[in-house]
Amino acid sequence: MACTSSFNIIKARFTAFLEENGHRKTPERYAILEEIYSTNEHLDIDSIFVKMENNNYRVSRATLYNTMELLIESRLVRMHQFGDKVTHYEKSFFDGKHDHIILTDTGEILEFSDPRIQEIKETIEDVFNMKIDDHSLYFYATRKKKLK
Amino acid sequence: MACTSSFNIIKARFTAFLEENGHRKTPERYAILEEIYSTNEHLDIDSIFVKMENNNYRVSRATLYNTMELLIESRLVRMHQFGDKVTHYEKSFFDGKHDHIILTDTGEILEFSDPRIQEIKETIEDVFNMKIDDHSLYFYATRKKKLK
DNA sequence: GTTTGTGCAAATGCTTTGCAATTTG
DNA sequence: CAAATTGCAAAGCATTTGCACAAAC
Repeated sequence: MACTSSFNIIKARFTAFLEENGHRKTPERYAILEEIYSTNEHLDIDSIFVKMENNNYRVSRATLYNTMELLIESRLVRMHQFGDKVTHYEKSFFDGKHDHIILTDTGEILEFSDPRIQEIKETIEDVFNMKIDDHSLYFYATRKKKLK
Repeated sequence: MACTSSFNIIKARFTAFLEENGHRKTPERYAILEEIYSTNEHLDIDSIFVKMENNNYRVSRATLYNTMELLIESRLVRMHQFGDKVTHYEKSFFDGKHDHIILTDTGEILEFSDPRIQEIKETIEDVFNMKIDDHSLYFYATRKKKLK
């Protein structure tokens, strides 16, 4: 990994989560966590499977799915449905909270962050008297053509 | 239908869309459109299938999926992935644009509308030089307990 | 009459599940 | 050593596809 020391913080968080919830600390779980944190991409299960295989780490798809559940519960990973049928996963620390723009013609995915979302969230919490744990915002867009 | 005259506007829009794009005006397509506009719920393919069957209208699931594509393209219907695996559809006229709050403990879905989303959208369009055609925003929340 | 759409049934592909073997605590 | 986890293969299930028949234009 590029930045080993900061990954240790993540590992420690995961360990804490596993212990608090009575889950076992298996090597597979840490290997999967590490794989997801080694990239900024939005990976699907199959990409993770292949990447790990290329690193000579065999893990079953079943374990991948199971571990994803834990990673999401522990908030170390976020889950996305960009429109194709597969589920994508991305690390959710060191990246700040961000949302996504999906370019509908090319399939490209851009990221952005806007503080007004937080404001909307607070308004909703007040008006509806609820606690918002998470949100997802996607914009579907196309690039404007440059004028000649 | 409760409000026949306003549904005629929708039907006319759909007709225009079909004609402009060289698609045929089949009774199945109008029947499906009508079914979706007869409720405020977020329906999945199977619910639509069953509801139509109860109305003694037989239509195949294949046709439902095909027609959904047209309805979404014509912007008469919007599509949602609330987190369970099925796709949900809802009419997109007479309801105004709105977004959704998903209560993660009960599965309930609430609707809201906030003008700041429009503002964020305009900022993004400027900053990234793109045209945003659509968005989807979901908040994942739980109700606050009442204090005794 | 051509071409497009429909319905059926089979195929697809992501995800889940059951279970024996293994590993963790 | 008891209980949780893994891996494998089979099962599930929403959606898609291929093709013969029917309907629109």
